[in-house]
Amino acid sequence: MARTTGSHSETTGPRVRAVAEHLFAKHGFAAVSMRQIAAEVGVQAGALYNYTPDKQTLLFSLMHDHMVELIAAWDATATMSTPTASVAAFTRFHIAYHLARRDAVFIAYMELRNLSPENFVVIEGLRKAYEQRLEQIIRDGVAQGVFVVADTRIATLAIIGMLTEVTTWFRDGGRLDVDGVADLYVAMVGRVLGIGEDRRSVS
Amino acid sequence: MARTTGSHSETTGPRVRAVAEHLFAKHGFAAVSMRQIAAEVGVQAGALYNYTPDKQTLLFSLMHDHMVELIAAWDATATMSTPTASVAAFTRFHIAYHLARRDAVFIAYMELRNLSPENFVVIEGLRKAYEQRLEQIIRDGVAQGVFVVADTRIATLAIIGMLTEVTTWFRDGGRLDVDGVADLYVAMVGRVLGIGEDRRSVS
DNA sequence: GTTTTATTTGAACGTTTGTTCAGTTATGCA
DNA sequence: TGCATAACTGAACAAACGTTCAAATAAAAC
Repeated sequence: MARTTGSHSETTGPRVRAVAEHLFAKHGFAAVSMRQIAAEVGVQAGALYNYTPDKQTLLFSLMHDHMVELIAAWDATATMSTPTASVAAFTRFHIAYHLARRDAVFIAYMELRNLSPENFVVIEGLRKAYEQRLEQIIRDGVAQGVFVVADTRIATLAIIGMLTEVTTWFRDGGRLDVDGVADLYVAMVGRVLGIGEDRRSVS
Repeated sequence: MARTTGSHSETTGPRVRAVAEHLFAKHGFAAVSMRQIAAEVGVQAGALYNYTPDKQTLLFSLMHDHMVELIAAWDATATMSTPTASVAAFTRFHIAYHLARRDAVFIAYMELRNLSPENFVVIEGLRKAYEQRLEQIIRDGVAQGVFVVADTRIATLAIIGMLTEVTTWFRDGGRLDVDGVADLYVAMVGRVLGIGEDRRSVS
């Protein structure tokens, strides 16, 4: 027995990536073997090497594509607008996107240490590029006097941290749905940025 | 050759734990072998089994002890005080403790998936116990009317997320020292909790 | 309908894995 | 000083690891 009926690279390829993404997120890159991935796809381990040169490259490819798609999705969403509206849109986008693509997000945050140095640099650059989208909004808001923050960079990181943390506890069917959660976070982010604050009180 | 000169369980035991903590944090539980730990300790792999029944228990033990010590350290720090002072103290404590024990913190957040189900329940319970320390402070503040939050539980999680995120970027010798960072976060946490907010404006 | 090519199998490779244990040696106690 | 025991070695175990490749077979091209 060799080639199986109905075999196509267009179906097997994406399946390999989807299965790897799921298993890496669930058990961690190092804890998942190529044979486990192959078994879940319904194929022998050797067949995986038609779709990736090696395991490490498979991980990098998943992380890379996720980060690129994340940035592209935000850039497609972002519109010229006021800083207040932009930061609310970013908040809603970040929460919705990160909840919808939890496995990929988890991997991109957790498996950085399993990347080779040159691959790490690439992913780290993409992450910075994404953060800078938010940082620029905050900088604009401060420049226009609608945001009041002590340290733009730290505020950016704090907000990213606060938003990303949602992925660790949110469950579908819980007390709040995605929109409900996003509403609460829009309000909290607004407070961190001092929106509507009486500026005489912080002088 | 067998027993080495100067060998003591009181020295080797802690060294095994310290080395394991460091390597697990750096490369991940699954990516670190018992032989790597042993080599770093300066001992053969078999000797590790005088100090742990198996690798999985070593991981659990590290996580468990860390969580217990974290909670004990906060309970020793916390004093009867106003909610505003308490939440500031919690913020400073959390940042300082998490930065001082980065490796242990990293493991406790990242290696949950490598725990057996019964071990997972234990660690998860300890994490909840820690979070509830903050949640209770916020609840008290809301009850006393000094905090204004839309959702106490979500505010708790958002603040924990925002504080813990510091460990991912903070570097000694950077632009800000630990106290400087903590000052900024005390202010941001205060804003999230609506401290000093004009309550007529949110009615 | 035949040939070419893409896809997969299945076995094999050299390493490395967690763990066990009989044997060896330093240490602490009498 | 001698004896018991705690601490460790070094070799061994079966199992699993990532990866390679000739052979086999389905699909696509002609």
